[in-house]
Amino acid sequence: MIVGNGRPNGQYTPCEMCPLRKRPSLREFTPDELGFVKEFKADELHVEAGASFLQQGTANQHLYTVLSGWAFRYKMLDDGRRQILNYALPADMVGLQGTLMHEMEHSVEALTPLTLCVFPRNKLYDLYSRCPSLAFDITWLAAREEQLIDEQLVSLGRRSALERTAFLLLHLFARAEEAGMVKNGTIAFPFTQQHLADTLGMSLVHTNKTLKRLLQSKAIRWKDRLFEMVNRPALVAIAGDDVSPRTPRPFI
Amino acid sequence: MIVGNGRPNGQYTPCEMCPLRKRPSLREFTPDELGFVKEFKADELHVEAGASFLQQGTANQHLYTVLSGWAFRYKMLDDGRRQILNYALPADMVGLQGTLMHEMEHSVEALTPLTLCVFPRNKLYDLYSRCPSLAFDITWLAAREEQLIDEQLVSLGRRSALERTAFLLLHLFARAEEAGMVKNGTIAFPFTQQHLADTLGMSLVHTNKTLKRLLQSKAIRWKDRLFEMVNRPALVAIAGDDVSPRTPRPFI
DNA sequence: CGGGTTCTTGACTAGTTTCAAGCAAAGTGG
DNA sequence: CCACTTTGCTTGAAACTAGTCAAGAACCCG
Repeated sequence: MIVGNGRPNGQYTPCEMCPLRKRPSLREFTPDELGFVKEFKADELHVEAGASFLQQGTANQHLYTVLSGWAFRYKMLDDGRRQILNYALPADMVGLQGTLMHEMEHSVEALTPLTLCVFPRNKLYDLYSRCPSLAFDITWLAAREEQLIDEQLVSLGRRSALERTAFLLLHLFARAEEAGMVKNGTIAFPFTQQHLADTLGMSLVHTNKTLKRLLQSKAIRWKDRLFEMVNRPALVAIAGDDVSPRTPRPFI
Repeated sequence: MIVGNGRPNGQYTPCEMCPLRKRPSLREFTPDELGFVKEFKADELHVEAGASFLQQGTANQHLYTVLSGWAFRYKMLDDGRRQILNYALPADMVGLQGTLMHEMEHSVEALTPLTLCVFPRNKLYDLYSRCPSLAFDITWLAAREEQLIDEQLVSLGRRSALERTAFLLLHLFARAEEAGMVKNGTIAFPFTQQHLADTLGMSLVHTNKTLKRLLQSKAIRWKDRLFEMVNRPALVAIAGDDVSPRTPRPFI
C-alpha cells in the first residue's frame, strides 16, 4: 500500500536526474542548491491510489514533494462529510503544515499511483540555516498554496454552482497544463464525480446535473477518464472569471 | 486616510517596547532576533477604518505586521460580490503573498483603526540569509494562515448555515482571546452583519435570520458592538465541532 | 459473468436568495 | 438643535437553488 524504497534499492530518482527539472515552468537550481536538495532528500515513496499517506490528527515526520501522480488534501467531519481542499501535482509540496505544527489538520490521499520525494522534518531547519534561497522557495510554495485556496474559497462562498464547477475545471486543467500533462487539449482525468462534489461543496446529484449542463454547452468533453478542453473561452464565459496566469515557480 | 510616521517622528513603537512581546501566547525573541527585527522594521503605518491598504491586482513593496486593530483579507468579483477570506489581528502578518509574487490576488482592509509595522520587501531576502530562525517563523506564519483558511473552506463547503455561523463566532472569539482582547467573556466586536455574510458566503438576509436563531439559543449575546460568549459548550454543540486549540506561536 | 462502484434521472423537500418594506441608530448640515 | 440622510438591522413572502430519496443503467474489476 505504501512502500518506501530505502536509499540504495528500488527505483530511486537522483536529484540530478529529476524529470521535473526539465519543465519550463520550473526554475533551475544553482549547483549549490542542487547539492542541498540532494542531501535533503532521504527516500522515495510509492503510494497506491486511494491510500491516505498523511492523516489529520497525527504528527508527521516528513515533508514530501510529488514526483509523479495526483494527490489531494482533505478534511473529514465526524459524521463523514468530506471537504477536499486542494490537489497536488508533480512539483507540489505536501506535509509542510504537519512538519511545522504539532499535528496535521488535514489528510492527504493519493488519487492515482503516486511517487513522492521524502524530506525528513529534522533536516528542515538545517536547510533554512544553510541555504536561504531554498528556504525562500519553501515560503514561496506555502504562499502559493494559500493563494489557490483563497480562490477556492471565493468559489464556494460567492460563485454559483455552474460558475464554480466551470472554474474548478479551468483550474485543474491549467495546473495539469503547467505540469506538462496535457496532450492535444486532453488530459487523463482521475476524478470521480464524488471527488468534484467534495471539492465544490455540492451534493453528488447536483454536481452530476451541473456537469451535464457544462457538457451540453460543448465547451468541454469528459468521457472514459479523459477530459478535453474544447472551447476554453466558452468555459471562461460560463465561469465568469479566468484563472490567474501561471508564472515561473520554484520547487524542491 | 493612510499615514506613515517616518522613522523619527510620530508614535513609533521601538521593537524593544513592542506591546505584543508581553503576550503569553507569543514566543520570545533571542537578543539577536530582536536586533534583526528592529533593523527589518522600516516604519509604522496608521490606517483608518474602512480603508484598503493593499489592493488586489497591484504589487506591494511592503510586508506588514498588525500591531493593533482588526483587518480583513478579501477578494472581489467583477460584479461586486465580495468574499472575505480571513481576519488579521495583532501579531498577524499580512502582505506576504504580494511580496513574494508579482502582484496581490486579494485586498486587505482595515476593519478598525489599524497600526501596522512596515517591513520593506527588499530586506526580506536579507532576513532569510542572516536569520534563519526568523525565516522559519515566517514560513510558520504562512502555514498557519493556510490552516485557518482550510477550516473556513470546510465551513463553506460542508457545514450548514447554522453550524457555519456558530463556528465562525467560535473562531473569531478564540482568536480575539489569543490576542488578549477578551474581558469578562466579552469583546468589542467591530463587524457588521454584512461582514459576517461575506465571510460565511451567505446572503445578508439569511445571515441575519441565522444569527437570530443563535441569539435565541442564549449561547451568545451581541448588542451595541459588544459580543459576549455566554455558553461556549452550547455554541460548540451547535457548530458540531470545536476550533483547534491554540499553541504558542511566533510573530515578527 | 457476477458484484460492486459510479453515473444518471425524476420527484419531492429543504434550504437559501431575492425582493420589498419598515425601523432604529448614527451622522450631517443648515 | 432639529430635519434629513445614510447605514445597518429586521421581517415576511415569493422564487429559486440545491439536497435527499429512490431506482435503474452503465461501467469496471476480478
